[in-house]
Amino acid sequence: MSLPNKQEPLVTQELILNAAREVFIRKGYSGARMQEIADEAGINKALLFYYFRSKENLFHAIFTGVLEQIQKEILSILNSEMELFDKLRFFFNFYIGILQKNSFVPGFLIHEVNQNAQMLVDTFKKAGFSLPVHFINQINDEIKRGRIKAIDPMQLLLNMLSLAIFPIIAAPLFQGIMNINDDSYNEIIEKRKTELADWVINSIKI
Amino acid sequence: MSLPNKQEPLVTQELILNAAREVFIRKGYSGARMQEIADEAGINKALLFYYFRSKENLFHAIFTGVLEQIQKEILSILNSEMELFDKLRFFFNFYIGILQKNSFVPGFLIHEVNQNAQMLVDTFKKAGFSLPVHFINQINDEIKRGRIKAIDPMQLLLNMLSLAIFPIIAAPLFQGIMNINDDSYNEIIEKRKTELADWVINSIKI
DNA sequence: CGTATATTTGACCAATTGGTTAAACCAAAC
DNA sequence: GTTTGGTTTAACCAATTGGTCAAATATACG
Repeated sequence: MSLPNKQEPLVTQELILNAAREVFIRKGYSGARMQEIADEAGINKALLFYYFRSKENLFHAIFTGVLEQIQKEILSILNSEMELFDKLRFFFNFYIGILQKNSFVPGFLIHEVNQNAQMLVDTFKKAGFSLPVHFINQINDEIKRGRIKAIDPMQLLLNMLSLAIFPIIAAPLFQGIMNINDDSYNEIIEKRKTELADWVINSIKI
Repeated sequence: MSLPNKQEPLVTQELILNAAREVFIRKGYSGARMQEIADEAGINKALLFYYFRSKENLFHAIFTGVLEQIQKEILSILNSEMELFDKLRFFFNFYIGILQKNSFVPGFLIHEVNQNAQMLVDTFKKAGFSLPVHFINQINDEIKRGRIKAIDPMQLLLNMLSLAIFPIIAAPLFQGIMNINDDSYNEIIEKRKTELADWVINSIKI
């Protein structure tokens, strides 16, 4: 049974999960190879199948974990108790920072959910998922008070996520098309951390 | 040699390209199966290898074609001779319409370029690629004339593409998270065709 | 018609890949 | 130290998959 683990087994499982996360996120489910995950973890391939019985199982563990993480990150900002404009400033500054360190995560989720939308639903059924209720209420509240224009909270949320996420996941494509080198593009993204908030605030404030 | 083709050979090649486009765009390179492409085209698998010598060749043809198409679509709008605000309105209305009919295309490009950025560069070297020079000049011009705020054209372009593309490619993910059905989400997107332009214009006009 | 050329196919191959197994290893319990 | 349990590995397996080929078929041409 689940007795207090000696350190090793846990470390191995952690090794596998870290390696699998790396490979799955970079290559996607169909592009990932169990051998590559094993190599990345520095273990024998058979160990993967000892800890997780199949590729699908291992993938599901990663997928669920990534989804939970991204959910927490976003909701903890959106549902926080900050004043709206401060919250917008904080959102872009902080969340783009997270994205810079996890630039492949949103593309991974989008790609995999496109392949199999049911997986998302199943994950939520098991893990539960909370909506950014507080944020939505906050928007509607500010509208009632006449502080911002009457924008649909869902549209605002879509705009915020679009402006923050897309330039990160489309970076190689956009850089390639516009012929922008990494340093220049990083500067562009850095500026967005503050400019986007001003931009959004400017477009909704009365 | 390339004598005037009887209809058949061209039709077959067209069948293959259409099927390959469909499958590659939906499944990605590593997820696509040559057998599935053959089935989709209603032909024998060996025919794929008769017309295109390898999976990579076939993929390259599709990738290049998709890239050229998307380039034309965007540049023809951005570099047109419309007045700026009209152009913005036209861009969102028209381009989101295109995206609705090709919702997997941007995700496909992003995913594949993330796998192999060199491919992009190579494609451009062969096919050539023009920047939206006219659009950039137009922005800088409007700024000089004091009609809009001093925004970096590249940032504006990023914002426009983000706002238009992201909600389409992330639709299944966003719908799943927010628990929005297809009809409701379509309504949301429809509204964006006009509201986004107002939103952007509102955020840059003086 | 009959021959040459291009197109299409079924059968097959070799490499890759997810997955299995039996044996080795190793730490703790007796 | 021997046994017992979980852990790790090398070797192997079966299915999938990209790719080949020789035969068959259709098509153009003299």
